[in-house]
Amino acid sequence: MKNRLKVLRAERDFTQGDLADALGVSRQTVNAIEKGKFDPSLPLAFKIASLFGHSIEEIFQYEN
Amino acid sequence: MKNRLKVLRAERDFTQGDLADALGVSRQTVNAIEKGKFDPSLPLAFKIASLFGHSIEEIFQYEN
DNA sequence: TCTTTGTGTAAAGTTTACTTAACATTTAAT
DNA sequence: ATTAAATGTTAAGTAAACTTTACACAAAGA
Repeated sequence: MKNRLKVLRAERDFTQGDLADALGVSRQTVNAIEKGKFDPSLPLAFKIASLFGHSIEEIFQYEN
Repeated sequence: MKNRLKVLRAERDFTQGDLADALGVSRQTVNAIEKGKFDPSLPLAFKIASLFGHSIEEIFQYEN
């Protein structure tokens, strides 16, 4: 899975910490997702999508 | 999170076992997701969406 | 230069998404 | 009425998504 988190975050001028707070997760979690260390849970993906006003599919791309 | 898995599965006349095979997970996992015992991972949600030809948002609904 | 802010990373622990194996129950044939 | 297929559920284990704590480093400001 790839994601556009870093770009979306930059567009809003959010730090990883800002985003973490808004999502209710730790900064390390945001960092790990951005760096592709793991994928968010489905509920977290929904929160992210809702926060940025995009569909999950617009933010995360599944790669076989 | 709620989901429309049971209905979509019924529409295609799939058993839980059929769906599990198509998704590459165990039947118990399909059952547990259907019954709301837990949510699928994001990659699995993508697989489900792709299999049924719907967006993730059309199949899974986030409830605060 | 010193300090602050943002980012990267790692260790150790908890929770949640999975597995296999097993068995009970419901549903649908025959 | 029996059997077979589908579903429900549980236990015990592994893997992945998280947590907190901690520290190193780079960029930017004062």
